[in-house]
Amino acid sequence: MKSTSSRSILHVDMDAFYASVEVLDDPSLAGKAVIVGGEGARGVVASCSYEARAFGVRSAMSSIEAKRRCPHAVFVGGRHGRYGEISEQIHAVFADVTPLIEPIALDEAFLDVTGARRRMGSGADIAAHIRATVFEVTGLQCSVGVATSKLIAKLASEAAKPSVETVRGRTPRSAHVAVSERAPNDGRVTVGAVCPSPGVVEVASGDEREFLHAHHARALWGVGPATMERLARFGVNTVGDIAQLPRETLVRAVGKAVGEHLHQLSNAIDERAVEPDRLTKSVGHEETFASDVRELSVMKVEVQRMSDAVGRRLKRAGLAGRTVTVKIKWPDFTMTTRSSTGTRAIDGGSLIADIAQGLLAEPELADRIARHGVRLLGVSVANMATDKPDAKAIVAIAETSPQLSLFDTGPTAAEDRASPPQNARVDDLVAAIRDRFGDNAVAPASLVRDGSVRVRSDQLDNPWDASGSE
DNA sequence: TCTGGGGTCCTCCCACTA
DNA sequence: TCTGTAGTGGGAGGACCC
Repeated sequence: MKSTSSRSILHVDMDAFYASVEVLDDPSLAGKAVIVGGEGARGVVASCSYEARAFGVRSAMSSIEAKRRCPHAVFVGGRHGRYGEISEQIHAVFADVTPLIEPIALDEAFLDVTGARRRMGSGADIAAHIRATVFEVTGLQCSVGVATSKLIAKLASEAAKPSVETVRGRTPRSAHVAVSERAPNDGRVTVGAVCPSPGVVEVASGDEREFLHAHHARALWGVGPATMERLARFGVNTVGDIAQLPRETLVRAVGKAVGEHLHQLSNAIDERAVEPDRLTKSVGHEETFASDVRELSVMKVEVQRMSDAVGRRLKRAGLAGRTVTVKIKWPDFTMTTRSSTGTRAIDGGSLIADIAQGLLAEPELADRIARHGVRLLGVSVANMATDKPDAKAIVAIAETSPQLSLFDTGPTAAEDRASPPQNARVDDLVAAIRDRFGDNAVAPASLVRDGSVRVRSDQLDNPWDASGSE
């Protein structure tokens, strides 16, 4: 390393995480093209093994296209609960190194290991240690980027990813090799970086701009298809091209916030700290129907079910929010949202459903639903607040009211928010029952069919959705 | 490539208020 | 009392990320 005074930020990213977990749990899948995702007409690829990638399969690709490219691929539904378990094991490995961990996703995190260097060696040493330990504990491979900032560490971990050709036989412990000595890879940028051990790429202090500027502009955080199209009008192709543009030109091209952001990042200025305690800003649930839904009555039942799921997650997380939003994706893929913000934070499924169903019943929206049908429906709660009523006190009240009808529609949403909420008492009573007897022990009557709680209206068309952690 | 699900953040517009 | 303006919060939509 050229400098030991600057920060050591690691970006750890599991390799083909979901697919690798499936292979881990079912060794008969080893060496096969494995695709995790919904196999139905409207499914997409959530993750795929490197064997599938060799056929051009990529995450977010429609399942139909993935099947066309790789007809022999094995499709498996996702198991979010299982991925969460493994994720916890991985984070435990991180926690042995540093408390400064910023989880980005189940399979990805930033670590600030500046303080651990005296105890454990250089950033690259720590990266190799983490890789080896994660492999020992979980049997899964990961790639690690080491740099002085989050942006560069993230790009470095991408450069550390195995190529389709080299994935077989990789072990976490091998001799030191320079990146420039590696076989030509799949277009990943390695200029200015070194590869101190397999699966680890390090960009030393002082080499950031050289490494960064060689990347395609899309590599920058915040440059998606729309922003790239605007930048391309100015002849931008690489990050280096963005760095050449005057700040004012960038702001004019893509707006103030994004322009300032890109100006900083393209010049390798990224002082963002690793944030271990990021607060949840919203909790939501959305689903694509197997076929477009036109009946408002069906939509209302779906809203009830999704609200129930959101409420359960809010309660588990100890969260409550003031804004309820309903999201609709139409058959032409355009999106409409309707939201309502109250003065009281809520966390109960029936309260959320009450408000969401009200939004859905808005005449103009209801009419459009009947005429065009709905492809996707979502319910979310945001504007998190801390003024939620004391759940224990509410349950205590409920326990003294044995005659309370569990799913009495009660007052309207507006009344609910203006007066002590009966629905909130119901929701907390339901939560207490579920805590004791399981999630399916109690549910609104509208969600019960043939004596059991229904999962979704189209009944498991998409295993990826249905097998989630809910 | 005809596009899931769970999020975050930004921008624009509008209404309200001081 | 009326009008213009700036600040603020909510609603809606869009872009982006994994």
